[in-house]
Amino acid sequence: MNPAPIFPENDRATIEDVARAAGVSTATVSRVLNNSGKVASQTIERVQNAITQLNYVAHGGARSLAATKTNTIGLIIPAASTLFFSSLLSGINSALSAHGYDFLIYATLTPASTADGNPLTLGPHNSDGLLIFTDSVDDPTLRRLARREFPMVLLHRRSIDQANIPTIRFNNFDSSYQLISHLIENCGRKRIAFLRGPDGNEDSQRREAGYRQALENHGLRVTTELIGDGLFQPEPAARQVQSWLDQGVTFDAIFTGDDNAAMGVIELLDRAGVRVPDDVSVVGFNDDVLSRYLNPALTTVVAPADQLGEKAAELLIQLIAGEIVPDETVLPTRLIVRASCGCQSQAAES
Amino acid sequence: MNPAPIFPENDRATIEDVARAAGVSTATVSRVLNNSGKVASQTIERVQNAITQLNYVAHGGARSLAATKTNTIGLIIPAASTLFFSSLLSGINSALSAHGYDFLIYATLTPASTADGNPLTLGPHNSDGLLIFTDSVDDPTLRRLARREFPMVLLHRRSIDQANIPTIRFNNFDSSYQLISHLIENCGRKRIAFLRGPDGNEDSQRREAGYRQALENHGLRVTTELIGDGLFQPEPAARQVQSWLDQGVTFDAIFTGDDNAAMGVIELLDRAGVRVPDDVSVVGFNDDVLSRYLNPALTTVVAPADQLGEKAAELLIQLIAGEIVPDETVLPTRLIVRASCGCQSQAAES
DNA sequence: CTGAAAGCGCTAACAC
DNA sequence: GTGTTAGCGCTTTCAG
Repeated sequence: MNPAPIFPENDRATIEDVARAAGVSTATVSRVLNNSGKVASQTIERVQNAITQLNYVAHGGARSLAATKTNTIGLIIPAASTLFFSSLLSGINSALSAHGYDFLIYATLTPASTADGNPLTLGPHNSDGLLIFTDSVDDPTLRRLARREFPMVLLHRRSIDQANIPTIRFNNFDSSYQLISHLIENCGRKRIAFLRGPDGNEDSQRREAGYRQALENHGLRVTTELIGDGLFQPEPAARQVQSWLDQGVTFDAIFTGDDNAAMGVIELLDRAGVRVPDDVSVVGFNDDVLSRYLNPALTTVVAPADQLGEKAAELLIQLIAGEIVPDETVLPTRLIVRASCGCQSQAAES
Repeated sequence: MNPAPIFPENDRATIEDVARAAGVSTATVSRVLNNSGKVASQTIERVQNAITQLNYVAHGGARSLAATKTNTIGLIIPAASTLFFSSLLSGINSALSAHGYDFLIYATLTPASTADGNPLTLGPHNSDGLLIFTDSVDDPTLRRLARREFPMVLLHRRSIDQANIPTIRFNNFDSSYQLISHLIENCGRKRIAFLRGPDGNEDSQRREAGYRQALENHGLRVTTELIGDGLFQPEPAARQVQSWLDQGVTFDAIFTGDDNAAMGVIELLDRAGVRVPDDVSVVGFNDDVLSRYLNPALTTVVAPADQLGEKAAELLIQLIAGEIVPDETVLPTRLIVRASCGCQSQAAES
């Protein structure tokens, strides 16, 4: 019988192969792998050489089994999320790798947990913590997880009652307030319409609140006639505006809810022969990459998704480490004035 | 000593908890979990009840350890990927769940394997197969993996020599050829410029080839003067065009390489007082969601990323199942004529 | 500073 | 049909 070969045939070298090649025990290899416990620097080198030679990569599953932690965080987002999504991801990723936590993202795009009971695959046991986007996880599941003190951060939504799950979002109210005030004070607008986002969307609710407050504080009446549904999407937003046009509803500005909707609205108005911004101002929210290239360039609110992702991941990492984090994190935004609002005070492009 | 409680304190019920609660062995639980082997329908029900009651979710790590397969596929994409990315993801995801393969995507956004040796974490052992985007994995790693016959599909790049790794991409050449022919035949353009994508980008190379061929076949000269770098991004593309303008280079059309670049170019021309499409036609590639909302609406090539993702995932799944798949899959594209090319034959909006 | 050995939670023969 | 049991590859006491 031959001794086990030093170089295994296939690529799947195990910790034992490494141990054998380095002439040490698996425990020692594990120590250098995880940088735990004291190991002679000589030994470290021997082990490391073996690792590179064998092209060894630890089996993540075995590792999480033994260590009862996965070094993986879960990201749960609704399937429909759009552009927004990609910068969110890269933000999360940069935080994760910056903290050496792990550079892998375990993401599912399908409904994570449905009311009819199929439980969350991610979650205790398969991830160390969860980043949860808007309403992609139902309340009972959230509550159960919270009771177990499973680390979670909620993006763009408030916590459920009684469970203080940390929350992160942009400051929607203030920036909407500013946006509308700008329209009134600097662009001289008086009949400003608002397009809501999807039903139940909290960002949309806060933006609407800011919109209402700004109107009131400037002595303008809020008319339900001028509040419609845009769903944060080009087509539905355009349809709403079209129907206003058809019904003879008049307005001199539209806060479209977000930039996506703004695109549809601008295009529609153009087709309908309504001049933007001469006849109607159009403003959005988000400052998507493309918004500055629209014609006219869009006045909007800068809400950097990558920063939000990064911060959210950082919070989660702290949580996992057992640290205390604030219940609510609200990220600042800022107004960016371009051509679509039609005022003179157009700021320099950032 | 008490017997172990039927309902464990924490959420992390194990297969043993379930077995105990259902009054069966772990093997049986495993059977119903994986739907393998014969189990009495009565027993199945008992087990399933226990599972829901305990809120049991299998430990993925333990599972992949025991089964020596992970039920996970890896997606490796360059960190910089943009919008494109999000529909790609959803395409992949829909294929994965449709095949019941698994609805999880294991993705890393950071350089997966650097030349200086740190090996691919994904790969044998931590995933069952890999979807690799453009040049996000270096050749030696690719070669090593290929030697082990590890299932992989390459997106938007050709295989390395000697290893026939299946490849998938859009038909860049034909659609570029069509696009340019359209510009010449229907829009009467003669001096057509081309903006290249990032260095080494194969899609860009094929688009350029189609561009050149179309010019030649129509008896037009290819001038290097009219070929520049747009990098598939708005700013660099705009800069290139600006510099042509500065140097007095004349042109009556620009194929911007992709839609992103087109946005920057249209905006720049507008600012420079050049009318699109009256003075200069602008055409892109991809048909991003926003392209129809540009002003003027963009004439471009429809290249649906979600379809590509879906098909790629399907190929990978077949590969994992040991089936044979074609070395090269080329997805069809089609021209969509909107306003930015300036011809009369503007088709109805799709 | 290093090794032996006991699991982590699950699957897959193998018995019965 | 169902239970027993031997690992899968790793981490982690516990000795030494």
